[in-house]
Amino acid sequence: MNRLMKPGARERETLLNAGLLSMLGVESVAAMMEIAVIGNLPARQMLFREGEPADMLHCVLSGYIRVYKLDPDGREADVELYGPGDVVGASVVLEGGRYPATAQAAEPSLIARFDLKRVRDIAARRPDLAMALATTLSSQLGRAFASLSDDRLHTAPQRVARYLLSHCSVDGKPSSFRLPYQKSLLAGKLGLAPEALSRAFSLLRGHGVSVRGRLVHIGDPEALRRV
Amino acid sequence: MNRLMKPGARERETLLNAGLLSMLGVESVAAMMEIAVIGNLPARQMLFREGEPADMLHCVLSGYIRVYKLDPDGREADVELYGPGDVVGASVVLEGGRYPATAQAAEPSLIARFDLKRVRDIAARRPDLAMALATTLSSQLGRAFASLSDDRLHTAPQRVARYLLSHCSVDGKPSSFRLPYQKSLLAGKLGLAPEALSRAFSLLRGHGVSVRGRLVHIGDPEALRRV
DNA sequence: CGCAACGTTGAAAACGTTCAATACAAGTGG
DNA sequence: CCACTTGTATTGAACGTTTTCAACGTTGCG
Repeated sequence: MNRLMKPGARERETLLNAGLLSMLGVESVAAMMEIAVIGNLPARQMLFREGEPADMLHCVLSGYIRVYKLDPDGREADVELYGPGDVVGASVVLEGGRYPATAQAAEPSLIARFDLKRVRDIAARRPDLAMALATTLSSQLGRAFASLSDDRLHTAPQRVARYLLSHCSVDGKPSSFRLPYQKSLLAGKLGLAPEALSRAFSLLRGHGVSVRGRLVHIGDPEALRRV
Repeated sequence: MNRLMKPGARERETLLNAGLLSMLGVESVAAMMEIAVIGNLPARQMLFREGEPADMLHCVLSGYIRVYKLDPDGREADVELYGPGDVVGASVVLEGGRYPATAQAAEPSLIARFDLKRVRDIAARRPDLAMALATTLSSQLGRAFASLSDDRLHTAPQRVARYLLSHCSVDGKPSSFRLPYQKSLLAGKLGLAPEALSRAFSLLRGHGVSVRGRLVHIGDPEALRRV
């Protein structure tokens, strides 16, 4: 961790709009703000490693945090990617457990950290915090289920198509957008080798998708849905 | 649902030893018991379907509950399998959300159901319940992460080997045990077609594993670990 | 300009799925 | 007790997909 500091006005506002704190009553927000510590992470900095005793809860203010598992022989598999406003789910470990995976900044990031023991203390007296944690975890479990089934049911081009569709406007009109992070990160999130992502993009070119750098243009969302 | 009833002595005891209720103080246990409804499910009965408004929390007393997602074209992918004592994670949905997947009894089962709205009411006054829900969800998220990374890092025989190792005694001695459910269920849980599971078992036969029906014998755990 | 990180492309191999056929087991009714 | 039926498990062969390894482009930054 590079710099540690109390949250300033900017950070307080970001935190307030973040998923977790936005569900809380004013008093619980104040209690959480009280114990928040803001940290500035350079790219590739670890937040925690799989198996370590969990002592901190993390919330992303800016940047992206990659959570992954390691093989005995060093290969990595991403299990989740958290962006601004997200609570890093793997760090919500109550009662002296251990982190179930490793978390690393995928790019320079700003995060808020909360001492887990103190979070527990607050939650034990303020049910809205405990409920907010449960709600957050519940939706993250839903996302994990979606990843799992997506992996098992769809091919690489299909997963990429679904990702693109979920990141552009809802209507059937053509649209463009910018990938929020590097392609290698996206590949990891989708459970693909970078090569497979590349090939998926080439294949989708035949279905009205054009990609240059991080810029994506979707010519025909309907066609994409049929891939 | 076949029969609905208030929990009797047998069910109360099972519930008490179950994961969720075992974390609660006596008063919260009483409050939960008060609203518990026991149901007897025939095999293949649905508990809920993906997308339905979530109104019940489910806890398995006996049998197994399979949670899966459906493709537009009818294919299924299992995302979790719950046994006695487990809270069905996909049904912990706070604040008027919808079930993220479908749940079905994999065999004749006994479950406890709790009205979600009343659970929320209790949790809003009793933090221990809210915390217990968060703890349950946190460990389920960890399991989901493990499945996801296992899928992505290991081949079918390796996943089966890991499953077998996790279900027999910890020491390095040979041991036997009975699969707790059908092989087709196990295949789904591991993200495999039944054929792939069958082939994985044949391959493991060359590494000291013998399978007859649901009976498994592990001749050399160490060899299995090296697969 | 040159280096380093990132991304793309190709070819070969490993892996898993699918479909179809067959074997096996358990439970039902004669 | 046996034949029949149904659900479950195994095996084979063909196919499709993804990984892997290696080489080649590209981009961005010092």
